[in-house]
Amino acid sequence: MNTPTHLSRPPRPRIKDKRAAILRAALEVFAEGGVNGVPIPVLADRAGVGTGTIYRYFASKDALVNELFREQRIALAKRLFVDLSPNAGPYELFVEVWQRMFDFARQDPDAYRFLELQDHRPYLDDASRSLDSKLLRNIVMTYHGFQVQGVFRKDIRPEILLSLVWGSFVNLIRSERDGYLALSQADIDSAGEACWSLCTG
Amino acid sequence: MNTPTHLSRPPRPRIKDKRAAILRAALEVFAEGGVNGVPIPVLADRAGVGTGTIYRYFASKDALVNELFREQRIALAKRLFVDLSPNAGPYELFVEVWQRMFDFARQDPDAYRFLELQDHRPYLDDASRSLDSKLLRNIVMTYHGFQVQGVFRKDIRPEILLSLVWGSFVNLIRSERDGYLALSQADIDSAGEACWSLCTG
Amino acid sequence: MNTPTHLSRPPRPRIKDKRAAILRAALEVFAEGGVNGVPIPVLADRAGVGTGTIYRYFASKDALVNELFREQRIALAKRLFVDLSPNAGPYELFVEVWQRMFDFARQDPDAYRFLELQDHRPYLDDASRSLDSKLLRNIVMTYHGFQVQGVFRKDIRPEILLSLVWGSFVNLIRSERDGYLALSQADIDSAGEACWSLCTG
Amino acid sequence: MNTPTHLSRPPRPRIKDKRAAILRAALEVFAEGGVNGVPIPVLADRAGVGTGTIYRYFASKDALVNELFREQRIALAKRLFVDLSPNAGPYELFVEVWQRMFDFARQDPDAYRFLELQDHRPYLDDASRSLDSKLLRNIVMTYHGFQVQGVFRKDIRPEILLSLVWGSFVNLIRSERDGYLALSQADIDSAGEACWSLCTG
DNA sequence: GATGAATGAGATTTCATTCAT
DNA sequence: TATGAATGAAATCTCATTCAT
Repeated sequence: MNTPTHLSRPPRPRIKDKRAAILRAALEVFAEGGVNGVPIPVLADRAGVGTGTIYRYFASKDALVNELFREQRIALAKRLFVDLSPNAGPYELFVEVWQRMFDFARQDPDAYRFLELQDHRPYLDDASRSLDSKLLRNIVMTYHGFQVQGVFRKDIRPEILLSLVWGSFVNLIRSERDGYLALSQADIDSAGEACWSLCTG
Repeated sequence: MNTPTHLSRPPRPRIKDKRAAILRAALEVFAEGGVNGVPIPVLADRAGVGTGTIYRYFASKDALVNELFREQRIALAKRLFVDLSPNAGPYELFVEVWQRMFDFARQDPDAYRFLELQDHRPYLDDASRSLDSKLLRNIVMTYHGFQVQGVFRKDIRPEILLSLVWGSFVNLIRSERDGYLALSQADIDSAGEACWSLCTG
Repeated sequence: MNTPTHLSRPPRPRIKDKRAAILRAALEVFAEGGVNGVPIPVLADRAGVGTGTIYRYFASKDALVNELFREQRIALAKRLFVDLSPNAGPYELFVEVWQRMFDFARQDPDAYRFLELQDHRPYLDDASRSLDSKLLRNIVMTYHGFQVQGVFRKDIRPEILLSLVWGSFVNLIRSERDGYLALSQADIDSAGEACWSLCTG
Repeated sequence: MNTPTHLSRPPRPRIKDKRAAILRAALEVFAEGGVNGVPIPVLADRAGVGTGTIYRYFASKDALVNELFREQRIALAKRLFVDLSPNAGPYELFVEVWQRMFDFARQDPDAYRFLELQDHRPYLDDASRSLDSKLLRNIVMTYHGFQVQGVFRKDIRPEILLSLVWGSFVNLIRSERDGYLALSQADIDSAGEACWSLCTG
């Protein structure tokens, strides 16, 4: 607490890509404490770099948060939609994506938690926002395709259907995180099936 | 800790006024800027009181946030569930509550926004949390009743059904707030109907 | 005439001399918490008066402290020197005063503690200081008289002798208060006798 | 080459050991204004550092005061008791220490004044208190030794004798500080001799 | 006169950012 | 290039004092 003695500190591990290290550390500590709750020195410590180094790679905390947000949004989009079976029918697709959503939240809870944080909202700039809506548009178009195919109900706009399904997912995860629920795989499956029936009418 | 109640003294209207003014102003500024984003002097300014006055009525910012949270949670519960028609069937009930949810979000956007804020989570104490789960339990029991009546599907636990419906609602409002959607009354109605179908299977 | 609030208010004890009540309460709370450690509302509460009432009787906290200091200094002087036996010899006088010092510290610990407080020093004004030195001067003259009578050693100025004796007393009490000592009556007696021998050489 | 900004910058003197600078400045300003009377920014200014820098070296104002207290208590003990002549008899020892007490108060008046402050008492933690009594115990044992040797009177406990002598010293310095006395070297010598006679009986 | 709610200046402490090394 | 000690603006909270009732 008192003298910051250099001697007692453990040797700093060699880091090849400091930028990546900072971003990964940011994900961890922000997921834990929220963006507002984590001072830069704490983040630097976790990343194994000096405080000043953060500012060699990012112009400000804001910039770092935005960078991280965009990176993770894109990573999420990839996890959800890349390598989907081209022959799969709508239901198989829907179920596959639903499952991937939960896999993501379970396997990379820091990334998921960070994306769902609200307290970075004032930090988000236009670039981050427009990326967000671009990704959404793709999914909305798929939903629209399902409507054209006669699979999804047509009396509700596709972006509304998507909002309902996404909200259901988000709230399931949140309820589990808050301790109101515990979700088995069977729960996830039947919840996905229920969302499907919501879309098909 | 909060109201300086001198034993059994009847509350003086002047006191209630400032206290209420502070709470209402807090709702406004927190909804706008988040709990972390609003310094006490700004809140005091909006409430039309001095900085120190806040601390006459609330022991700390934490205490104020918790008080506000509980107050609004209870107000929300009242708005959603009080004076429901006793003769209404399950569907009418469901639709009525669904409509009330949107009415609340529309008519008192500050209160709704504040309740949905995530950045007050670290502020919430046990009393606030337990209130939260108590309110939830009531709704879950209603859902369970619908299952027993054979109205809702029984293969999904009622708390999961509720989580899906609530998440759908929250995300619709959030999407609209973020500018991704604009919801007409017809949209709200059909979305409600879709959530109903999700519950009935 | 009849304010209805009187009925519901906690019964405030009738106070004839609010000024005296304030001073006595000040002695208590300052002795307990130091001058800096006690907010005016706490003092008002203890005195059984309203906060504002303090300022009807004293211009400021400073003024109150000074008033209290002078009052207690005078009271102390009276306790120590009034009604001393006119026929008593120097030793009897010395022992009597020594005993009265301890009686004062034991019987009115709040007053003694307050007088010994250091943290009111910045508060003390010229009037308080000059009173202090006027009282001292009287005792110094008595010591000088003892020297002239050949009772006290003459190679040390009387004010120095007094300073030694008074310091011994103060530190005995302080040591006891801090838990380093416990003083029996025999201890007090022999300590007084030792101080006497210090003065006589 | 020559950056003209150097000239316009606030000319802050270079400080090698900021921690030491802070402690020394604290001694100065606390001695002057008391612990309660000095805000951290004032202390920082005097130390020639920024406000925040204080908190790099000390967890809180409390911690700083305690650190300073212990540091100075130890320094005082060293000044009083280190390198005492091993061949000196009891009287020479007593006189030497008595002289050192006054040297300390004269040569480092800030340190002496700080140690005598009462308003840091609420700040002191257990570590500081136990250090205090440990130091005392050593001196008490020396006094006890003198009693065993037949030099000091045995009818008074050694801790009481010490309390009398220490109180005499403290009050002499205080009287001088408050302007009631001016002490020549001869005064100090004879006062010391008087205290010796107090101990020997 | 008496009150105590209200005030805001000022205290302690935090943390995003800079810059000398 | 990398660092982390240093910074000071800004946040939370306190309390001597005022003034409407």
